[in-house]
Amino acid sequence: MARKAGSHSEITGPRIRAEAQRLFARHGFAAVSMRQIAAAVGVQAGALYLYTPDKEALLFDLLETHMKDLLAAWAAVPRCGDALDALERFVRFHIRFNLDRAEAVFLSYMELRNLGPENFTRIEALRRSYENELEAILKAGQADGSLSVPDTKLATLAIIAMLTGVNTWFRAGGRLSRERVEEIYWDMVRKAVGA
Amino acid sequence: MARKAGSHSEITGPRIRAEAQRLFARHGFAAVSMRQIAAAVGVQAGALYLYTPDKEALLFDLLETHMKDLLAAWAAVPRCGDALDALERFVRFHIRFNLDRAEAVFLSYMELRNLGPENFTRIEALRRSYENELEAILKAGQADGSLSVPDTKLATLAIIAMLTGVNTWFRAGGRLSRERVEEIYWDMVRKAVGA
DNA sequence: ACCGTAACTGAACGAATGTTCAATATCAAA
DNA sequence: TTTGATATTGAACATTCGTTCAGTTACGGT
Repeated sequence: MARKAGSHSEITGPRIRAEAQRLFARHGFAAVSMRQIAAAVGVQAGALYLYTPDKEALLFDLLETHMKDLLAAWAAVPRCGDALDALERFVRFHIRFNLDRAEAVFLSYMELRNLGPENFTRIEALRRSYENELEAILKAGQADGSLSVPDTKLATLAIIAMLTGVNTWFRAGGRLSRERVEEIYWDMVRKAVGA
Repeated sequence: MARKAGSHSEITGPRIRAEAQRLFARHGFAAVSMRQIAAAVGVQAGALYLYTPDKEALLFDLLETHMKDLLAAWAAVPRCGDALDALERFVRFHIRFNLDRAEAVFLSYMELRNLGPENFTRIEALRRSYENELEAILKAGQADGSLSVPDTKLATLAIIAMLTGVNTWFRAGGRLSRERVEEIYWDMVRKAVGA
């Protein structure tokens, strides 16, 4: 057997990335073999190498895509109002975006160490530029007096850690709706850094 | 060659656990081989099986020891004063304890999925009982009116996520001392959940 | 109907994996 | 100094790993 009926790279490529993301998130990068990914797609292991030069590049592609999607989605959020409004938008955006992509978020926080130094640096830069978005809001809020933060950088990291933590416990259909979770976290963030 | 000069199980055992923790934290459980651990200890791979029945049990031992140490250390903290005092003690304790054991903390948050269902449940139970300690403080604070929390369980998880996040960026000898970091985080937590 | 190419197979590569075990050297106690 | 328990080696086991590639089939345009 060789080429399969109805096979197309525009279909197989995305499916490989989707299954890889699912398996990496569930079992960890190092614990998942290329053969497992191939089997989930319904293909032989050798076929994966038509879509990625090697295993690490597959992981890097997933992480980079996620981080760029994150930055693009935040850039698309309309900005108006003062710093407090911007902060509320950021809090709600972060929770919503991350809950919608739990697997990709998990990967981005857990599998960075499986990247080589160069790839690691690239992802780190993307992450830092996302953090800078929040830091800019906190700075603006301090300038106009609407926010009061003991240390801008630490508050940035503290808020992001707190918000990202939602992904570890939230389950759809649970006690609280996403809307309600946004509400509660925004309340805590506002009080934590409000003037 | 067989038994080595000066060899004792009270020395080799702890060294195996120490090297395993270091390597697991640095590269991930699945990415570290028994031979790598053995080499770090200065021993052959087969010797490890005098100290652990298998690789997963070695990981479980590290996680369980860490969680029990955490609970014991918190239990040893003298409790006096009102709920606000207790909350401050918890915040400072958590940051200090976690910074002193960065590798173990990292493992406990990242490698849970490499445990079998039974071992997983055991560690989860320990983690939940730690969360319950903070939750009890928040409840007491609401009862006596010193704290105001939109949702007790969520506030518990949010605070722990925020505090544990310190481990991802803190480096000794950096811009801020541990004492100062405690100060800053306590300020944010107090404002976030204070009445 | 034909052809070039895109998509995939299936087998193979050497290296590495977790784990077992008979053999053996060192230890502590008598 | 002998002895039995303790600690370790080093080779071996069957699997599995990431990756390569010659061969083969299906597709899309002519």
